[in-house]
Amino acid sequence: MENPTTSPPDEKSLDRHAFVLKRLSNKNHRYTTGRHRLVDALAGSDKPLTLPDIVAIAPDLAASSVYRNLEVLEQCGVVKRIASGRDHAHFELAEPLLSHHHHLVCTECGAIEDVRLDDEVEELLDQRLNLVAARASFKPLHHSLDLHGHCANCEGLL
Amino acid sequence: MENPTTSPPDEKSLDRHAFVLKRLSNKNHRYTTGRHRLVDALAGSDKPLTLPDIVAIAPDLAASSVYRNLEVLEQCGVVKRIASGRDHAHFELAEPLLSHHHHLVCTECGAIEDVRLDDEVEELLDQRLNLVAARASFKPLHHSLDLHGHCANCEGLL
DNA sequence: CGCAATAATGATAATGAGTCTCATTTACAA
DNA sequence: TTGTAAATGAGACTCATTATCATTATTGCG
Repeated sequence: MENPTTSPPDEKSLDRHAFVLKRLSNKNHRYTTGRHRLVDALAGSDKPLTLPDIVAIAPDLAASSVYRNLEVLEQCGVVKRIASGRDHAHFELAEPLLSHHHHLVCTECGAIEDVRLDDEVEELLDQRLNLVAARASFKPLHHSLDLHGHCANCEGLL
Repeated sequence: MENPTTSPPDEKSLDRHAFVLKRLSNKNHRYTTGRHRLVDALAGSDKPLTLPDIVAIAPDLAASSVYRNLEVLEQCGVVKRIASGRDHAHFELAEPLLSHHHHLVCTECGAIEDVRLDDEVEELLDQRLNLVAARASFKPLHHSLDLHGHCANCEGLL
């Protein structure tokens, strides 16, 4: 597999670029090459990445800058942070850039995989969540649903 | 309100006590007074607690012991850890001791509140999650569903 | 009961993911 | 360009959580 961070830009990556630029500009932030590389790294993976994952993919990015930019991009709604509790947090592109999905989280090795549910289930879920939120005077922004268990690899080793 | 950690034991707390004792004994652990106090502190709250919350409720518990015991109780399936990502993790009693529920998580102040959904929705959810898990050769243990947004207090201040 | 053997405690040191600092570099706007 | 404000990167720093270890408590057994 070719390194996705250096592939020629296709239509999707141009859209992504434009979207991120807009979100950053809204808050007077610049879309620098470092941030572009970070977004590309996240976009080039089919699962959320940790900081070590990211610097492994793009070794010339400074860890401190990556952390700072993940923070900035999170504020702008471009990146979503997934706190594993143990060790490193995972990061992925946020909803408009990645279609709505959930995670299979391995409680043994910490690996995270993406999964999608039927729209029908998602709608029902949102409906009910909005209901309980309203009851608690809570303003809902988004939901996160994770299935915890053992991935195929760890289950085999147990 | 009286301090719930020193209330006379009712039927529920006796059940809880017995359950925790069994879970600990299974792994050759002892149900010491410190652990009892910790379980009582968690049981006495209607929302997940952080370490500072716990030592505020039971000031004579040593922080290092509380952390160690939370770990032990988590291993025994008595306590569940909720990683907020930022600052302190939250802890609550695990499923058999607390009925299945989900969380409203305030993205501003980090406060966590418990909510429950209809059994109907939960069943549908489990059904679909089991399906996608099977497709990924993933062995499901439990799901977690959080609604992120602004709590009434923070929304008022914004 | 009393005596090992083993687990738990708690004060403190160590760890390490993530954040902050600041001097330097880069990007944008006029 | 050129001035101004934001971004960078190396390293210092924070602070929630873990590990250490000498001491104390608990349990099983004779």
